[in-house]
Amino acid sequence: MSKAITSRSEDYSQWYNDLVIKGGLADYSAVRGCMVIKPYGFTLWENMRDALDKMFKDTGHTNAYFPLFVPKSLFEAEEKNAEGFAKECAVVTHYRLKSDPDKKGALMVDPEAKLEEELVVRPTSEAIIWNTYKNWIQSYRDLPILINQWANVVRWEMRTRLFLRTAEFLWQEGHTAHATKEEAIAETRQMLDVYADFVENWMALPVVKGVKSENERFAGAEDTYCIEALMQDGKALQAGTSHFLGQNFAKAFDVKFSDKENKLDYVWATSWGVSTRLIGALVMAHSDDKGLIMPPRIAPLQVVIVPIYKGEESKPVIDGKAAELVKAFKAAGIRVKFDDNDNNRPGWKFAEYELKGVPVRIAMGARDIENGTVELARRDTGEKSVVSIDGITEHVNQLLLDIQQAIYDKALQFRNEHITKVDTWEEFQEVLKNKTGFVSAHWDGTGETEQKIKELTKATIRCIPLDSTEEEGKCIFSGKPSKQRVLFAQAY
RNA sequence: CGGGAAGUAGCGCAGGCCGGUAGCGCAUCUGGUUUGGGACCAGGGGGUCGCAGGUUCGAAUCCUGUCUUCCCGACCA
Repeated sequence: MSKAITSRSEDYSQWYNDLVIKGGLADYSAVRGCMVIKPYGFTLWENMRDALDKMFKDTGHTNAYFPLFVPKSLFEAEEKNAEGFAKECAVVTHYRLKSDPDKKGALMVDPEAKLEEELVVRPTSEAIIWNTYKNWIQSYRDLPILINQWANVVRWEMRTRLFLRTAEFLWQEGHTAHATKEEAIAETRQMLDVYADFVENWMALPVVKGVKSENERFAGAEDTYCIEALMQDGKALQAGTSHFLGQNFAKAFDVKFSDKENKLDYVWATSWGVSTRLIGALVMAHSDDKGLIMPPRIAPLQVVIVPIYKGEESKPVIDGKAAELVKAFKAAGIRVKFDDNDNNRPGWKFAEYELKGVPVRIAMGARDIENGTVELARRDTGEKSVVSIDGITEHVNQLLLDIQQAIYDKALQFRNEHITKVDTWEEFQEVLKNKTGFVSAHWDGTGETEQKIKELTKATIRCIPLDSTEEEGKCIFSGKPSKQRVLFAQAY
């Protein structure tokens, strides 16, 4: 039991850390707040990235790449955005090191190599991108511009957590330019739908689509749309955002175009992003006390085959049959591994692949060879069955689909059970304290009330759900009239 | 950035008060026996005790600084 993990009930935070580290997704590094994404974790990210990238391209977007560094003067051009990020920016001030005359073998920053203008390491790329778009846009014929970039960004966080909040992280940021407000809003909403589609159908994680309150809005945006997911400890996690930026960046960077009537107007903008934080959401939403549970569609490994040898003579027979299976699975597009490592016995391997969350395990021994069967075990339920080796690829394919659906259904049920409608302040506090999850309540629409509720309960408005219907009511806190319910929760 | 805890072999830990040159379990290597839920026997290897200073004849141990991580808080489009 050298890899025993902390149980959720014992220490939820430690459980999460154990899964990430011992499950082989990531490791700590020598740099404060920065992690190493290990091969298993990076393969997961690649699978997510590839699926998203295809969805972006299917909706007309293309990839490009902009610089890591943003000159300070550009960064500060859109004031609200700059202010919002100012406290967490890494800044490059020098461009050279030299030998330290006082210390042999050591280097020091060369004071003579100070930059004329400091470079901000991008916390997001609106500034450098809009400064570029200015040169690309003259007429309505140049619009829309639909660009996405896959990149790393840096936000100097005080308190970091693997995947959930690190100083450097990987993400994609879409930046689009449009001729009309309506078109930009449609784009914002379209990408929100793309995110919800991806997170629900690929990551098996149900989300609530909504709009952020003013307090929670992206600095520099007119409206911030979001998808919110619920973790097993009852805390919410923002899984993706899509911003309608209005003409704020166009005005800040003077990006104008001539419309069909030959009138000059500022361009309308959007930006949208999801990050490696989604991996944190995946871990916290699905996993159990035995380890990770990967949704089959993005699992780095979908099937692992564990041989169970019995005596010398069984090895070549089992290995031969396993090789056939691997070939068949690969031909069927299934990600498979045959683990014939002889250092570890079957029981050890079972535990190891459960820790890593591989959806389907196949055990194959002499008995199976004799009967023409294999033993299938599914990770999500632990259920085992003995099935015929004939038609195994079809069987496993269907099982992978079933597992994908089952873990989504499980998460959905948990989420739905944890959206609680409340109408009194007492009830509101009680639910947040004991039941946790989303609380659906009336709110008077003011930032002051939101702030007070946050101070008293640590809960924030996660979003104003897009599908909520108008309903007369009274604000849970102030008693003032309200027209619709919003979702509160404690959040990551 | 404030409060608390930790850092000794790849991993988990003991030793520290009371200073004398480092130990246990797992992992690893060799050989053998094994394999349907974390194998067993025998033998072997591996550590500038996070890093840098200081005190001392002598520092894992005492002192100072610093780095990294964890927990709580503040902060977090």
